[in-house]
Amino acid sequence: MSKPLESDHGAQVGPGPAISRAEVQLRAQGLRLTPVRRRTLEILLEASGAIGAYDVLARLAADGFGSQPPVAYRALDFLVEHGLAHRLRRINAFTACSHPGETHHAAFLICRICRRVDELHAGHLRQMLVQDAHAAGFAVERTSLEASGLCADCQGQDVSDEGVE
Amino acid sequence: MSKPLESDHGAQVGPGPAISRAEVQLRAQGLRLTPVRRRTLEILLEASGAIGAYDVLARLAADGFGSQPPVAYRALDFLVEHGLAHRLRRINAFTACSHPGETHHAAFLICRICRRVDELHAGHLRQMLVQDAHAAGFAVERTSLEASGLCADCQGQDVSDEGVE
DNA sequence: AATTGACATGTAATAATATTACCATTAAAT
DNA sequence: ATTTAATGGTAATATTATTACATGTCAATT
Ligand SMILES: [Zn+2]
Ligand SMILES: [Zn+2]
Ligand SMILES: [Zn+2]
Ligand SMILES: [Zn+2]
Repeated sequence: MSKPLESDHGAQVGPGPAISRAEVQLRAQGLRLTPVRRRTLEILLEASGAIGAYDVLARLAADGFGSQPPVAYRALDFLVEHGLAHRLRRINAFTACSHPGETHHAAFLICRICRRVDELHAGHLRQMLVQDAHAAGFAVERTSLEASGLCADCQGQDVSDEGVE
Repeated sequence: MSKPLESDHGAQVGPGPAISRAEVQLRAQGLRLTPVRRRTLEILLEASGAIGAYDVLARLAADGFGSQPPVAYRALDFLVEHGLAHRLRRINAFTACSHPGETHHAAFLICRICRRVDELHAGHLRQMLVQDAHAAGFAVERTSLEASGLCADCQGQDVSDEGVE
């Protein structure tokens, strides 16, 4: 209902390059990076790691956007749908895409301590899976290729993985 | 109409071979296939496809076991932990392992229509991912390799995949 | 300018999935 | 028999996600 005021989240210097590029890319497809969507993308980009839909929602609400789950899920789904973000099923969270614009299939390395995500190009992995599936008579539509473990920074913290999946 | 000596979940004829093997395997590891766990495994084996924890729970409760979520989650976690079942993160569901006993890394082909699951051996896929991760300084602990799409039976039913992930 | 229609946003309510905490019971070990 | 660890039960709560419906925005057409 309310029109969000000038965002103070480092906005004085204008939108980051990632945001600008996203806008250009979307306009070229006849799509719009509306305020909620733009702010949602900013939130993902500002985050140090993957974040959950409800974390995104809380930030959106704090910025004057709607406070009900569909507000966040719609924006997140839009970004995922159009290649600007990814959904991580292992941890029910979202992260900004590292290679927006490029058509790509990715695999994700998710640190279980800091939740930072590294996005690998995984066209070859996916292709193998698609072919194995095809040999089994299965027509692949979507894939999830995700690993959890420890990022370089978090290794050597001797944190047990007992009970972690 | 009914075969009087055969019970509804096949109990009169003794446990299925999968159950017997599971029991042997667990005992060899000093673990127990308790009644809830056994019934949970049976439920997964009887299911035609992946099923959710709450579906499992409802069946357990109907058989006289506890009716609260931890009853199902504990049994499912135990089975997953010991290689008798798998958790499918794309659809928040569980399925009996097709290759119990064998140490293996699998990829899963999940039909979005009938929810049947095909389990592929994916040691090579996983190894590639682990190596790519290692090259990026990431130490993999767990992986999820899942695809959704259409199984052989469900192809040709011209069911749109719009809005499906 | 008014009408239309597609898209976008907002809310309330509810559904679906999962965990924590605590206690009782049972099986194993001493 | 006593102790201990593992298991199972329940209540309460947390977390994640969807449905349904009303309102608002905007650009194309009349
Ligand atoms: Zn990406
Ligand atoms: Zn880390
Ligand atoms: Zn398996
Ligand atoms: Zn199918």
